[in-house]
Amino acid sequence: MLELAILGLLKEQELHGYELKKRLSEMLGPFSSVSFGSLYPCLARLEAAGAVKAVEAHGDPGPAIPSTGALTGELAAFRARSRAVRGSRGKKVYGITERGEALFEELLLAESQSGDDDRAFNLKLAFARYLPSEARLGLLERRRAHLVERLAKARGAMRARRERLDAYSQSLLDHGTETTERDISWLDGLIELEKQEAPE
Amino acid sequence: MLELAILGLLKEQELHGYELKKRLSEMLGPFSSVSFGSLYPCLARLEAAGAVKAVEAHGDPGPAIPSTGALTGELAAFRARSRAVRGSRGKKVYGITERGEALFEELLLAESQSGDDDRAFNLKLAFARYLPSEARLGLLERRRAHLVERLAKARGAMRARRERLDAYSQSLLDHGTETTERDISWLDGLIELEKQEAPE
DNA sequence: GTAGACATGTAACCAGTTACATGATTTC
DNA sequence: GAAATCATGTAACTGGTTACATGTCTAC
Repeated sequence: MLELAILGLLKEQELHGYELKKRLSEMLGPFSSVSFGSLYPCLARLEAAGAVKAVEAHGDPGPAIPSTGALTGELAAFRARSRAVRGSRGKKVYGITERGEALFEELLLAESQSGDDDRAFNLKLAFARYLPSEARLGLLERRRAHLVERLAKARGAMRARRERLDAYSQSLLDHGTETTERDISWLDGLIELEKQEAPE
Repeated sequence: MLELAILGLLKEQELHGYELKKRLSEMLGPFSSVSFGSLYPCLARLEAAGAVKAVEAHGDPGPAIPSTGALTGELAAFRARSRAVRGSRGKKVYGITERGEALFEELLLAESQSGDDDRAFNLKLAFARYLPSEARLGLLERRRAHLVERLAKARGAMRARRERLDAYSQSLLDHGTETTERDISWLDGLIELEKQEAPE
């Protein structure tokens, strides 16, 4: 989930963690934001997996490292290495790797098994431009089918126990149903557009 | 979250775990269902906290325990105790306690700090009939304020970077905005009803 | 020189998940 | 007596959260 979002953003542009968080909050938007406590570990995991790597901050190369010779051997080498990929403010700018691109594609295509289907779909749609048209269509249609099923279940529940529900639950159910219906026709619009653009 | 749902259902009627899950799935509805892996531990926690307790299955008392005398002392006592609250199929029927009622109220009134605000609101509204009218109004208005804020942020994001967004992200943002607007006017309806019923 | 934004990270925790193990009861 | 459904539970994991610790750079 978070991984997909990070990779997607890094695909467009190299960024450091702090900036990444700002973009994420803007993008996942008014909905849930991400905390540093999950962002940094996630970046670390991605780096360990070779999906992203720290790069020289290009617009902001930072101060040159004076070779004083005071630090010797391994230690000096370590510090230099660590410093090399840090920008002006100790920033660590990440870029996506080949493996990262592959992972991104995999995540984008994957059926999101667990839980949070809605959020996952929104995120995927936000990166849908990276998909080939047919995969995009598949994404939209799977989502549509899912919502149709949800709607059917909601209607079923309503028929079965409408009279046993209090006014608040009823209103909730009605509003939810209506929202789902609108979601479906929104998707229909997108699907039609998609088909127009890539007919056969 | 789950605790609130469980307590709310047990407030209406004594139930065992399995049945509880069915009701939960029906209620949280087409949206996320709960798995046994979280339900049973949660029930155990609630029981440990004294918020619920296993009760004699009333409609279904199960077979009488013959006192054969074959099992003696502690062991027999333990088995009898354990058996006493199990229905026909090894069911363990739970009822809510005084402490449970108090906890329910507390959870219902609490501001849900972390994450999943939407789901929490839906759940609370489903139990809103247990709240006094003013608390209910508070719930609705806090929710409304939250959505208004979300809307403002979304509009801000849109103004700031509309032209940089691809068609899919734009459509997503537009649709989300529209949905939020509709949510707000739905809430307005509920708020008005609430005020009519309890004027001053 | 210090307040405040920028920047990275760790540790403890939380609420859920899936997969698995177990066993009772009903139905054919 | 086998299969399906009912019923309870544990273990390992997941993907996030908050709170905390640390340090850098800028602007006043």
